[in-house]
This record gives sequence, structure tokens and C-alpha cells, in this order.
Amino acid sequence: MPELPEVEVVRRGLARWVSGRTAEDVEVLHPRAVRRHLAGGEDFAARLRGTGFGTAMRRGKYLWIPLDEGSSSLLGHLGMSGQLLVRPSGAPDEKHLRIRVRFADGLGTELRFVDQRTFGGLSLHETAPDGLPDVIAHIARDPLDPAFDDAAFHTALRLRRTTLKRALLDQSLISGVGNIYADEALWRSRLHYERPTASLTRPRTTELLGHVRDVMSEALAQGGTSFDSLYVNVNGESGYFDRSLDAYGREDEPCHRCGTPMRRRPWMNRSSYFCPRCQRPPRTV
DNA sequence: CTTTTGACCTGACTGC
DNA sequence: TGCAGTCAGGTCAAAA
Repeated sequence: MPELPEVEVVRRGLARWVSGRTAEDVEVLHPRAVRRHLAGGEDFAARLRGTGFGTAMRRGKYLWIPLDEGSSSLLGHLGMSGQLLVRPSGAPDEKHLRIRVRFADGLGTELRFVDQRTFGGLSLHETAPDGLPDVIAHIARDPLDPAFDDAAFHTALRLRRTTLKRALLDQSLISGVGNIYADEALWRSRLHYERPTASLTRPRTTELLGHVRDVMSEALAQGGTSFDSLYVNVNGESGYFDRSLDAYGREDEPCHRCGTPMRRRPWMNRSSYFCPRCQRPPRTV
């Protein structure tokens, strides 16, 4: 499932293989893939034709490419199963190919958005003065952003009346963290997912942020996490970080720290994985 | 205002 | 073999 490290791998691929090229023809093969483009698929395609792509950018799990016409950007989100692939123009269509962008050059490759579950998509939006597409103004900086404000994050945690994992997944507080890296960072921090955010001391917040950054950096160095063929990077290669996970998906397997069998608990229509010995639940629960 | 819940979506898997 | 049920989960609109 693409979280920040996987999306950053895709951003780098786009910067290398798409930035600087010009769209010649765009095909929208599934309307849901452009549902955030309110003017519809035909408008999406028409506006992209003949437009040049600038440098690929990212905040959290969102990707965007400023367009050379000046004031707008192509925004993308991979959702659960989205892939952005640069493929030879003659390669057979993928089963879940949703959008194709052909280029006005002789390089012989095209950009494809492939997405089985169609939670992701592409759309065009005005670029705000701060450089962000206007519809993602509410997305907080991510922990790998040099301008992320640790002190402000701690203050926000103290003011919230919620629990730790909910806060980690709240993209308006900190972006780029999904279910996998939330569980990994909490395990490294020996913190329970249901601990109230208001109970965190400043040193605990600092330690947690350090682990979030470490686990994401390590995953990025290995090319992102992949659990099945659903996630593939821009060139179609899977990441290998799943071999290094300490918490996610390890129900009944021994904790890598203390050997206690790991547990899985239903949580917000998904799962939380944790060590019952290293990560003690808060008293109030 | 803050916080929580449900809808969206398809394919792999499980149990009867 | 078929079929119903479950799971995977990021985001946002709507509800509380």
C-alpha cells in the first residue's frame, strides 16, 4: 500500500521519466479515475493535450506536476492500489489501465495510471501561491519535509482529544503516514495505538517523530514497501521493505524485541498490530 | 468548532 | 463448484 516512501519513489520516477516532456494525447478509460476533476474526463484530456510537464512534487501521499501553461498542476493520488507506470508505447494494456498519456516526442514510452480499486486518481487544479494545488491546502507537511515543525506538532497532539494512531493517520496533522508505518513507528516507540495524544510528553513526541522518520527513511532507501503485485513503482519494480517489518502483518509471530507473540486488533475497519508486552495499553482503556 | 463514522472499490481468500 | 462473507485501507463528506 503506497505510503510516503512508496510515493516518493514514484515522484523520483516521474521527475526522471516524465518531467520536461509534453503531452500529445490523453485517454481516460475509467471516469472514476478522474472523479476529482469536476469538469470531467473530456475536459481533463483536452486541457492536458499539448501541455508540458514541470518538476514532479510531493507532499505526504499526494503527487503533482506543475504544468508549463503556468497556473495549474496535474495532481495524483495512488489511493490503495494505484500505479504510475512509464511503459513502452507498444506494451499491452494492463487489465486495470485507467488513464494513458502519450508524449509528443520520439522516446517511445507513455505514462499510464493503473488502479485496480480506483481509490486513486488524477485531476487538474489551480496552483496556489505556495506552490500547492488548491485542493490539498489542508494537507500538513510530512515528517521528511525540512520545514515540518516538531514543536507545533507536539502542541497539536496535546490539544487533541483523540488517540495516538488516529493522530498519526490524520493528514491535517502530519501527512504521509498510513496504517503500515503508523504501526511500525508505534512499535519502535513502545507506544500503544490507543494512548491519548494529550498524555504525550515532549520527549515522547520527539522520540516518536524520530522513529517515524527512521522507518520511512529506511523504507525509502529500499525502494518502498510492497505486499503483493498491487503496488509497483513508476517503472514497474516492487519495493522490498516488507521483509523488514517489525509489526505490520505479524500476528502470532514473535516480537522482534521480546519474543512475545504479536497481536492484531480490529481498529477503525482495519487492523492494528502490536506487541502486548512492549506496548502496554493505557490504563483508561 | 472537533471528532467519529460510513461510503467508495475490486480481487483474494475462507468456510460452508 | 458455487456462493456468501471477510479483508485490504486512504480520503472525504456527512453525521454526531
